[in-house]
Amino acid sequence: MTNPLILKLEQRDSLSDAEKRALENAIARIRIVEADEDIVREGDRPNESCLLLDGFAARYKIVSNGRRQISALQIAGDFIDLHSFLLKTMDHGVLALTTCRIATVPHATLEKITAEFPHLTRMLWLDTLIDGAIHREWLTAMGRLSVTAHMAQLICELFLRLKAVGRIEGDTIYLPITQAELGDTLGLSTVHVNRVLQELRKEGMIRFQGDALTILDWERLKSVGEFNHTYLSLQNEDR
Amino acid sequence: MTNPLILKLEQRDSLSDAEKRALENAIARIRIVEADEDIVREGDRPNESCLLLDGFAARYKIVSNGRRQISALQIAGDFIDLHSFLLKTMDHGVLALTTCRIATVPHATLEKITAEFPHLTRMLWLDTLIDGAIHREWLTAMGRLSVTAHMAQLICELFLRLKAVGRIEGDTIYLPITQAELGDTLGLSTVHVNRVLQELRKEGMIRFQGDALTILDWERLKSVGEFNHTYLSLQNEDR
DNA sequence: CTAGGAATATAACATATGTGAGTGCGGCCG
DNA sequence: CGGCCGCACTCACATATGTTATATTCCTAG
Repeated sequence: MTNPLILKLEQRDSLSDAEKRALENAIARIRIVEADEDIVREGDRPNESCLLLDGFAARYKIVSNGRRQISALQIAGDFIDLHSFLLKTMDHGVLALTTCRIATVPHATLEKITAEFPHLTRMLWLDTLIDGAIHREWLTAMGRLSVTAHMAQLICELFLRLKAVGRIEGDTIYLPITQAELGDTLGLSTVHVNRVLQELRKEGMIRFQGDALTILDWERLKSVGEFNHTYLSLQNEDR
Repeated sequence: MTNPLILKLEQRDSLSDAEKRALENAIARIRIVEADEDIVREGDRPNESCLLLDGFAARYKIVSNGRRQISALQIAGDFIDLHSFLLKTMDHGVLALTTCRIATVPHATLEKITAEFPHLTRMLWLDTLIDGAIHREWLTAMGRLSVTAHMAQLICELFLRLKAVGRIEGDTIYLPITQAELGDTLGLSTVHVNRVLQELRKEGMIRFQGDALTILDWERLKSVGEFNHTYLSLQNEDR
């Protein structure tokens, strides 16, 4: 199966064969990380970056009273800690939410790519810029949207991102995330997460049983969540 | 006076003379934008990026009920919308909080830099990665810290960032931002911003009169805000 | 097939934060 | 110089959200 990163990048701009080969060849090894284990820890200074091939992971920080905030949800095709290539020290940890299959890319290889493949470099840079755009969207939702809207928006986002890497089945996505984890993502208590999910269900927007989340009313969900997909940069353009 | 971007980047890694010249030559023109005017608007597709030479600006989004969220505060040396080089469409607006002096860099020039100056490219990429790291820190503070801690952290961050571009006077920074704008930054009402500032003042951590914010007790402020400067990447390293 | 643990669901109550209204101060414009 | 306007500040009150506790359902290990 094709590398989900390539799948994802090619929706933003086309890649030459040489660029695709360079990406494939950049992979040094494949790691498996079990659910609930750390993929990278805050404070680490990795010399390789992790590309998530399969599974779900979360970037997170722990604050002093032990509470946790998830700042990103990572899916197949996400370059989980590409930023450690230049930031050097991890400012957060990354946790496997499910069993994760990971390709590692040495920073030395990434450096070579920046020297030899300017366009591919821009595409990798773009990938991290989209991370930033998602962060801004989350900040806005967290600060100024109702909790219901925030949840709706998150669901819309995950649906489109999973779709972009071919991980949907009709209107259903497989979302192996607990309500406690959703709470850490939205900055809420689990009790409140539960209340909000009930509401979206009662209103007929979603079905969410076990790990299967089905979108029942996309238009409504989009409108409740004030969702505008621009920030995901899913347009094909010369970059 | 030297370009504050160069000043800032050189704290992270040294730049060659050729790289500095390339950056200086990249500037196409200087613009002045008055306070309360937009520098770029959401939805714009700029063909140049804006480097803030002087003044304060804010990235923001407006949501449906008219409320506003500020997702970044920009100071001298910040490449306000460098991301538009690759994202193409602005997912947010940028507002001048004070009169701003701005250098514009055409995207075509940036593209040339990525082709000819791999290391400089990495440094510009790094600058956007730090933006992302700041976003993650804000998300964590917003989701899981007390409002007081969040405010304290923001003040610590601004102090260090302003220091990095030589914009402090002893323990004082010039911070021309209203309580309403602080509210839009922290996701709070102005009333609550006021309450929190009172508290930090009463506890003797800061003085904030007019636009002058003085740090009276850095250690305490740092500890209350759970501030760890790692995410600002102020270390000099090979990148 | 059962027992135990994890995750969801629900309730009663506490509290942080928002809302709306109003005061007072200072700076700027006419 | 005087009046106005924006901003800081305060209060009383409403409400969204957290907390603690318990019941219920669902998985999975054995």
